[in-house]
Amino acid sequence: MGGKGSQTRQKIITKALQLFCVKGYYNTSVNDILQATGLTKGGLYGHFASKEDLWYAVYHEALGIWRKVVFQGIQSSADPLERIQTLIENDIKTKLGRHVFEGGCFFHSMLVELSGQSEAMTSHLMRGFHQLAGLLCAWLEQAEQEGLLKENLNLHEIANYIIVSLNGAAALYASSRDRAILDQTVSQLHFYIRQLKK
Amino acid sequence: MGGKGSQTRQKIITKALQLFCVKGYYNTSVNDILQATGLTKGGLYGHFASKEDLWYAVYHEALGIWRKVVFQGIQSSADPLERIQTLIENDIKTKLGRHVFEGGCFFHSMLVELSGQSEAMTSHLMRGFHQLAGLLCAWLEQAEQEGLLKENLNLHEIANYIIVSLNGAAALYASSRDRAILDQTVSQLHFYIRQLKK
DNA sequence: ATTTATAATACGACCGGTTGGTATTTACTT
DNA sequence: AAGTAAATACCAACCGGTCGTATTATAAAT
Repeated sequence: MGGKGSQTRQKIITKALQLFCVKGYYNTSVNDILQATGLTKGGLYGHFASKEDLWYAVYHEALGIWRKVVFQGIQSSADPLERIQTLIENDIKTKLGRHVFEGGCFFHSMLVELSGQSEAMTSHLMRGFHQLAGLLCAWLEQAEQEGLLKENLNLHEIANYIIVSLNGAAALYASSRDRAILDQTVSQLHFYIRQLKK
Repeated sequence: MGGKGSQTRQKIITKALQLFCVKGYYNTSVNDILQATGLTKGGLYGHFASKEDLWYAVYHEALGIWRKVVFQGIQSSADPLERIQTLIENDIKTKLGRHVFEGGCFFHSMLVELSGQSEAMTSHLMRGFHQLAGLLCAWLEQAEQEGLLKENLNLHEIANYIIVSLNGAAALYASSRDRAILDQTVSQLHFYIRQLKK
């Protein structure tokens, strides 16, 4: 634990995450990662069996970072709809900050790039989105039970749609670099959720 | 016109469009296109100066196909909000049909893959989205002038948000291959637009 | 404290294969 | 014979990945 080895391993993951966000998975060559870390081929392949193996480690890292940001201030609010609003804002912050995923949302970029390329990696990503949809759906059900929502809403559909919107925002922000896209999405998504209320 | 040369040129474009949709731009090698068309290197490079040059031709082709599908039955409706609803449905059809863009929405896939790779191609794509946003915005303004909308809505923001949602749907559909994602997006987007009304 | 044995870590040349692209030649059509 | 279209052969650069070796850190033995 904490030896020189695991330090460089962490450095590889961090730099690879940055590069994957900015350039994508396939367009980031192993040499790019070597240049960013100052390592050499042999050094890197001592830590990871393959480029794909490295990707799974990077995914795990990205998920940890994302969770840490996205669930900030969630516990404090008892209102489930308010929790959803906060989660949306936090997720958008995730995409925005240089601090988090510079260059674009890791999950969204990977989802698009890997779809149709790697069955395994794609389903790995989809599992994450599915979990998030489940969480949103549970919160919506709670809101329904508390009598906050209109009648006959398809909660599962709403949960999916929120995720769809967040992904769309990630796509257009990554290309335009216009943060207005993110702000507008938050604003309209809040409007949308307000309309779900009784 | 219509000579053997322009026939093969068209064949290249068609096959390349299919491949770019399914595999992406970078992950489609020139050899893949050669295999799909039955040509050889020399044959292909007689028609296009470079892979990137081919991409621009494919973009033009995709735009033509998209326009043809998306503006079906638009003229017939006088209500601008109804036009928007129809456009949304049509755009979703575009993503769905094997007939149109099998494997995912060309524009969205390219937008994500090329962002951060090619400045020129990315801005080429963004120009298209910007035009679409302008059209939606004009329709919304018309609706506002007709007194159909609530007060103090940010129309530009709404137009962008619709495009954001459509792109998000494209992303998740491409990976999940679950057409429910598309149906749900149409359904929720219709709900959303209904809420804009007075 | 110094030496020695043993791993952990990093290096860099090298591999076969593929990439986008080019120059030249052949075949077909008119 | 002219002109177009496609085929062939080839290029340098780069791809992900392997492997034997050098270096370094750790800990045990003296």
